[in-house]
Order: sequence, then structure tokens, then C-alpha cells
Amino acid sequence: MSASAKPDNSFEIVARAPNSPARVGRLTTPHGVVDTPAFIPVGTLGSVKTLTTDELREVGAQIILANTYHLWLRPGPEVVRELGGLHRFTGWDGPMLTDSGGFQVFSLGFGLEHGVGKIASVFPGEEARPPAKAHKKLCVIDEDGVWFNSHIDGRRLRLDPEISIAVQQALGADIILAFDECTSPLSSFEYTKKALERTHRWAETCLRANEGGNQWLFGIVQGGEYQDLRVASACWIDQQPFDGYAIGGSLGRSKDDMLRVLEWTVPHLQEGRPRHLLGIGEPEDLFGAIERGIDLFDCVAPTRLARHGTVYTADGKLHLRRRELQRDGRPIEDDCDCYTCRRHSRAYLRHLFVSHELLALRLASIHNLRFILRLVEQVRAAIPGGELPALREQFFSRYQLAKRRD
RNA sequence: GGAGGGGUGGGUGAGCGGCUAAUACCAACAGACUGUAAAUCUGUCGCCUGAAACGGCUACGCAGGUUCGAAUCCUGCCCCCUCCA
Repeated sequence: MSASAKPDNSFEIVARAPNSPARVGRLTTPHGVVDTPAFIPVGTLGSVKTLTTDELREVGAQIILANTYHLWLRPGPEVVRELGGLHRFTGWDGPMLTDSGGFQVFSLGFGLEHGVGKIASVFPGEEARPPAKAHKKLCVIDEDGVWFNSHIDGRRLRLDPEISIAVQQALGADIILAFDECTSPLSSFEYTKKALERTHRWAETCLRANEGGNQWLFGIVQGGEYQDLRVASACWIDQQPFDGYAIGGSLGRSKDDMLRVLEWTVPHLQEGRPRHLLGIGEPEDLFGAIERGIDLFDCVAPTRLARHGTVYTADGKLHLRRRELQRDGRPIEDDCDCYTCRRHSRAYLRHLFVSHELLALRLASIHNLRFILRLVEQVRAAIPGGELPALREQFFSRYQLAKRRD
């Protein structure tokens, strides 16, 4: 389907929803097949925190994501290459994707400086709240790339499109991403436009750098929460010989904004290439995105929330440290098939969290990943028959969202 | 028996005349987290009223005293620790 001359990779659409742009696909890589829509657990440093590869399999992970910036700093791309690439090095022999380091341009730059995330919790008419925790940024962007001050030892390091691709080639994931600038939700139109133009130039450099390579390279649509920019970016990226798309950057100030960004973007992307929504999402984010044609997601939320003591349930999030769970002998969810729910009570998990036992982090991570991966499995099954809206209704009838401020 | 040190809010432990309802850490409680600088971060944390408080009350072993003012200085008492006999 793709114009790419990379015969070990392919993406085919297996079924389409009769009532939305949602589709079921099959992404084939040298390390196996990914049925889409798919959620990709994040293993930044080559490890989905706390979990073994067997546990990842058991929980239903098909593919995992690792990070170029972090692995570049440590242990270094040459070490990974010498040890046989990421698959051999990490022991995960399934499909893998690496992020380019573009997110660190944001998270270690503007994000660090202003204490904001990809989706700012700032509502129209409000100024950015004084950040709870602001730091000096660790990177500076110029037209050709980014200077980082290593967060590990302070060394000054240069990352640019060529280096990012070279590092990703050494790491050897099945799918790699173009090096982009992830902009902030607090950035102005002018800045976002300038960053977008730069990201497009970088995209061309990435394509050139990856010519002849056998890894799939995805281009990244940017443009923040500005319709003109998103449309322009989608159209431009679409014209390039990328193997797939990722939608990145600021997705606005609310979940509705995020869906709007998808509506501006996805219609301009070719049907036959996979579409990855970067950094999303939580359970409630999946439906809207899939119904707008998204195939792939990755997000740290399930694993990070788990380590911080919050787990997903059909009724919403549950904070495991709460005192009211002290004598709660039920599993997190009665009908969850994960290891944690089969073996342990909420009371035990609360005890482990309160006691700072490391097992808590692992058990909660297993549950959260199983929860979201199972949800995506259900969504995938519901698409061909047009049952996705019903499934969505059923999900939201129970799932309590955190209190909104607006 | 002799010499010295010390008793502070649930715990450890600062403070050593007013800026102290009292630093910090822990515990406790609540909240946040979306391409992971994250087993992290934020808030509350004597009692009462209250949306909140620069509002009231009670507080630094006990009892007195000095002072405009004391957790902080003095006296007595109780208790704990260390060293020497």
C-alpha cells in the first residue's frame, strides 16, 4: 500500500467502520504483526517501567515504544548496536518504535521552564497558572537542531535530524519517527508557525537520512491548536514519502480541542498509511480518536499513574492509597483478567503502596496496561460491525471523568 | 555519691527573649500526572468558628518567678541519658 520500498513492512486495512472513519488494520513488521487500532506501552529507556517482557506479552502488548534521546545519552547507540539492536538488547522481540527525541525538545525546554504538559490545563481566558515547579530549560533550539544540556551529567549535546535518524538506525526499531519540535500549548500562532516550518525542513532531512534504510519512517504533523497550521502541516507531510504519520505537538487546552485537531488533520492524510496519535491517551481519549481515524497510540499515563497509585476501573480512576480501601477485599475490578486482579485485593495493594513496597508499582502497572489494552481490543472488535458508538456509550455511562473545571 | 547533658506538636528533631502555632524530615490525609529528568510532584496537617483568616482558645516535662513580652532567662520539683567512683 505504501510507496515505500521496504518489503518487510506493510500496512493493510482489514475492515472499516460503516459509520465513522475508524478502521481495523494490520501493521506487519520484521518482528511481528500489530493489529490496529493499537495502544503502544511506553518504554522510554528500553523498559516499560517495572515490567518484564513476559509480563508485557501477558498483558497484551503488541508493540512498545522507546526513546532516542534517552537511549542516546545512555547507554549510547553504539552500545545498543553492538549488542544486536534494541530487540536483542532489551529482550523484547516484538515490534518496536522509537520516538525521535522531538518530545524532549519540549519536555526539557518549554515544558520544564513553564511547568506545562502537552495538553495545558489552562482554560480560555486564563493565563497560565504560575507553574508549581518551574526549572531552567535544558535545551535551546536553533534552525538546524537543538542543543541539550544532558540532564544526567550536564554535558552539552547536539541533536538534529541527521543525528536522530542515525541514532534510531543504530537502535534498530521497526518504526522510527522524524525529528520534530513538539510545541507548547502556550505558544503563539507566530511561534508555532515558525516551529512548524522548521519541523517540515527537518522532516525532509530525516527522509534523506533514512533513504535506503529498511526501517519505516513516520512523518510528524505539527501546528499546535491552530487550524491553518494543522491543515497545512497535514497536507505537506502527506506529500512526502513517509511510511506513516504521527500527529504530535500541543493538542490544545482540552480533550475537545484534541478531537478538533484530529478533525482538521486526519482527512488530509492518505488512507493507506498508519496514523499514530503521539502521547495519547487515557481510556476516555481512545474512542474519539479512533472514530476520527487514528490507528496507533502511545501514552505514559497508564504506567505512570500506576506507579503513582492510581488505577483504571470501568467506573473511572481509583486512588489506591485512599484509606477507605484499607479493608476492601475486592480486586481492583471483579471482571478484569489481569494477574493483579486475579490474585490480589485492593486492601493488599493499598498496603503495598502505603508501605512503599516495590511490588505495588508492578502490580498496578500490570493492571493499568491490561485495562487499556483490553479496552482497545474491544474497540477493535467493535469497529467492523459498526458497534463502536454503542461501546462508547456503554463505556461513558460508567466511566467517571475527573471533575472538569469548565 | 561526684561531674555533665537533656526533656519541643503523632515520631525524629531545629529554635534558645518579640518576626513562633513554632524550621526541617517522617508519618497521616487529599490532589495532580497524556510522544516519562517522574517509585514523582503539589496541598493540608494543635483545637474551635469559618469559604478563608493578620478571629478565638490551648500549647514547647510540672509549679512558680523575672520581663511590656518567655519554648527561649531565674528558682524549685519530677523524669531521662552519659562519664567518674
